[in-house]
Amino acid sequence: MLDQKSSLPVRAAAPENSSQFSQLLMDAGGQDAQKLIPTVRHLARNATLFYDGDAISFIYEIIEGTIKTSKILMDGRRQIIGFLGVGDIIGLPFEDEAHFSAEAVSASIIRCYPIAQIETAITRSPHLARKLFKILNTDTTRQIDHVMSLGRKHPTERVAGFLLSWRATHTPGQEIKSHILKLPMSRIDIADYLGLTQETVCRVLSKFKTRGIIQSEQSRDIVINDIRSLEHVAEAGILN
Amino acid sequence: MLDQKSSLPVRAAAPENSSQFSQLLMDAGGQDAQKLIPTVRHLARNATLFYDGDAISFIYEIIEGTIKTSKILMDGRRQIIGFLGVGDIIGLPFEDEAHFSAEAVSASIIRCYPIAQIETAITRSPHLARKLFKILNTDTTRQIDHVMSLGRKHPTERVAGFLLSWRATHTPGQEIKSHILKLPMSRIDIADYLGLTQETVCRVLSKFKTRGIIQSEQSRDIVINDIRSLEHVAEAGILN
DNA sequence: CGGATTCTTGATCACACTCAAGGAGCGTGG
DNA sequence: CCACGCTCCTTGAGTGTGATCAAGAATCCG
Repeated sequence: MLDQKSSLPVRAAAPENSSQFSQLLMDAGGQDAQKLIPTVRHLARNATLFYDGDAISFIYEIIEGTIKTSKILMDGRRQIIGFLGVGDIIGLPFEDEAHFSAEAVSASIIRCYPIAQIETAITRSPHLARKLFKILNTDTTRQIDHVMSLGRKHPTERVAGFLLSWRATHTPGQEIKSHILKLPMSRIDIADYLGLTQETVCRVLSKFKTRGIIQSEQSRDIVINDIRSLEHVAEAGILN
Repeated sequence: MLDQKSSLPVRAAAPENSSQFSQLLMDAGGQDAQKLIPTVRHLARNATLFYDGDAISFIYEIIEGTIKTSKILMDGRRQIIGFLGVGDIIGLPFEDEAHFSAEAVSASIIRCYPIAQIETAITRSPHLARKLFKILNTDTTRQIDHVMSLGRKHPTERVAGFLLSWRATHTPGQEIKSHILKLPMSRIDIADYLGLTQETVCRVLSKFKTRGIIQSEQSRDIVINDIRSLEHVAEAGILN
């Protein structure tokens, strides 16, 4: 129905983040376990999960699809904070206002856990607290890489890094070997994530294509031919 | 001895983050309280607290001074992730490797809490866990603003925003009223934080001076004359 | 098939970077 | 105490690169 077509386990990397989360919550719920049964929401493409500034009442777990988090300035300039995939968590305990919007990049299924109950569950289950800390840690690490990219990297490096990180975190198991990427988001979304314009993203991708580093029939299906080169470009290479 | 010269309480905004942290840890320590007594370190200006990639064994609390966290690329490009002041916490529980370096901007005093003991204290004290989550939340919010700034704002907006945020979070109490800023870091540090060059930072500050928005005798002492204009520039104004 | 959206490529321009030089401030040592 | 040297800051001139503006191609969807 969605992007996934195989029946393989959805996420090869970091399976830790997957549905074990709901299991953890069940365990932590104790006698109030029923209260922790999450609501499930289905989001159509481009549907909004919540807006910047909204009061927060849930923590969300992505079951299917891709969500983008973003923030816009008054004059319309937009920055995408991150793309989140299956198994990722959106929202923080003990936070009462959203600092960004969240929208579906592709049709998505989300589990919604009432935040108040997660907070009390934390006090009962050290294991859950530990889990949440670890989630926040990986989150922080991603943010730092993002800051590094936006502040100090050239467009070619940003795009190369984006392709590689997407491959690493959001690609269904089997396809990792074949170096096939399915990008659910538009060029504009990529540009708004990387602090560039869509034209620049296009030109960089075209350059990669010309050099034979990637190839692509459909604009959102990309095959990495030469992952070494791509890694090299992502690390230091300006690639004229 | 250090930057501060008055005997006033050091931090007016967010006193919550201040030495209450150590109190919390004491409370959570229970019978093992002694173990949680932190080591104290004195760092000279430019001294390194830890390096990117180091194994993490402590969580640090800044008692005096300013710390910068940063990351450098192989070719020497540097991105400063953040400036941390009195009361701020560096380091995360359940993280085992540093993802950035930390150095003293000015002579600093740091309390070092063994991370393993903080982790066990968390399991005993929901209140401590809650506190740490809140710290992580403000941290995340700062990061998001930083990403927004780097990805989508013009140099003038970045510099204006930097001055304002520094004023809001790192300025000793009394001086908030008089709109006096003491910047402990160099222009290069500011540039590396904002994803600019030091020349650009200089030029923007000069422009602000010409317009009468700020004034400054010593390069690191800045007086905000027209905070409204500064806020306006930070929000949307490109200011030719 | 028609219309809208997305993607790509081209031409031009503005702006921040680079390179360069001079000035200001500070610490050290004579 | 001044002189010297170092680092930091500031300003200028010129260049390169990514944004902007614009138009066409491709894709999607009803």
